[in-house]
Amino acid sequence: MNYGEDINADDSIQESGNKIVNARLSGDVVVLHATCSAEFYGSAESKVSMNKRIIMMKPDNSLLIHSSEGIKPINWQKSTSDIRISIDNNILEIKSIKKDKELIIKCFKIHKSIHYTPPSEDTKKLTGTEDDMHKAIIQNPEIIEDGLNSLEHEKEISSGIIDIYGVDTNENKVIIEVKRKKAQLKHVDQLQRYERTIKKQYTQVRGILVAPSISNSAQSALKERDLEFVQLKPQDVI
Amino acid sequence: MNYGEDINADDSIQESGNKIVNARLSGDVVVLHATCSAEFYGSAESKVSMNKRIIMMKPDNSLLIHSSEGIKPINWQKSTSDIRISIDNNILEIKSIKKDKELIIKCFKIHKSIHYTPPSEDTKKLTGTEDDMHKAIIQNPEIIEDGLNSLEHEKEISSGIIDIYGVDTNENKVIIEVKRKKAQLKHVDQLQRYERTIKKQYTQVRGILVAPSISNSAQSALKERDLEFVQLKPQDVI
DNA sequence: CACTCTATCTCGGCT
DNA sequence: AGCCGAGGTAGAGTG
Repeated sequence: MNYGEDINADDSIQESGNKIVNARLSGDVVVLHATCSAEFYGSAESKVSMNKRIIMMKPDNSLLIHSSEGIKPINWQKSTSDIRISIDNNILEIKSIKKDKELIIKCFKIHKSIHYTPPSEDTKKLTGTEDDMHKAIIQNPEIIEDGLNSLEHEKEISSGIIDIYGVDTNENKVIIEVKRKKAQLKHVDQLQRYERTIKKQYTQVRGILVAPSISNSAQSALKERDLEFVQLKPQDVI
Repeated sequence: MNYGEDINADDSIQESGNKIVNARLSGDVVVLHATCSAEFYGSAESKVSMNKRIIMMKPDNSLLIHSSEGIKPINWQKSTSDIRISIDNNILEIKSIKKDKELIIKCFKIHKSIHYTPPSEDTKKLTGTEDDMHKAIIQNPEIIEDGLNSLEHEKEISSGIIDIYGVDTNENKVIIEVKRKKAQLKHVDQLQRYERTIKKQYTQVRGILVAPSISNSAQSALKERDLEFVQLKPQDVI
């Protein structure tokens, strides 16, 4: 890798532009420290005025502008068909157009850059997800309740997808909605929506919300709507 | 700004570490191109193995690791009390611990860095949000329906916050839930949750979902639950 | 702190 | 492409 091709503060806008275009043609990740402004036009519109920021262009054409605060980029564009780079009036323009979404960055100065050939693959292992809880319940349904059987995972119905669906010892249909964090009102809504659909076919239906904890208002809503709660912490089953 | 203080490929891990610590002490944004692995321990756990990535450390102590694909960082930590940098066995460790969330990055090589003093402020103007739609409706309620009045914005009730609440010409209480994108099933749930609460006090209650469009299943659910839909596109009112 | 809700959410999965 | 739902969601706002 030739780090000499990176941009330094002495480079003109024209030289900077050439280096960026070359790096992107090589399939490199390009990170710029630039003084830039940006405009976004899409379902919403946004403008940020001239400032020092970090611009990232990835080989999949995703594009990020980071300010000096927070996790979220101040502007971004998901991978799109093309990123166009041009120079007009000594300003370097980076344009990303995807259907009806347009992000335009105007760079007045590129202070420095990093470019590098991305590794072939970057994998991430994540555990402690809701899906891990699903699998634990299906393997050991007694952690919810003794006698649950005929369990189906991710059962699709007209009103959505039931996490776990089965039958209890009293022949009740059982709908289980699992959350890996504290359950909230909207999760009670979700469970009730599934219950409503199943009740069109069966009279004996139970809905159980499974989560490590539940908000007070969600607890009240559960009781009011005749639904149940079972406490289950992800770390206890994984 | 002294760009000579940035890290280059010749720097040892020790030199790299010193430069990073100094930059952060100065309150700079630090961007690293590094060969690193990372582990996260919190409500979930994740591991990513050794690879070339971009690490961003912001002065507010937020921390991002970007792989070469996509908008989302592969790992991150929101601003926390401290980021600790240490060197052990020729490996540079960046640790961010926030309550029960721990992100540990092991850097085997820092290829290059960018550091810069952040601008004092970075403001963003955004239009076309749901709140813009709220304001338009309150200013001109006839875009929903003639005769709406006594409008309240963001009315808090026990089951959440009603976007817009008012009364129609027939003395019905009217609950309006606004979405800036295509309305979906969960939005019908949300509206019905508010309706359920208001119906404890009043018998004549209407619920109206306002959005630029609505999914088929959400449309069915609305009809089934005796709720209404009014089409409104954010770009038509802003 | 707990709770609710929006977001240019992003992302993956499925039909 | 539409639809649904998870996410270490993040971030804002309120009580």
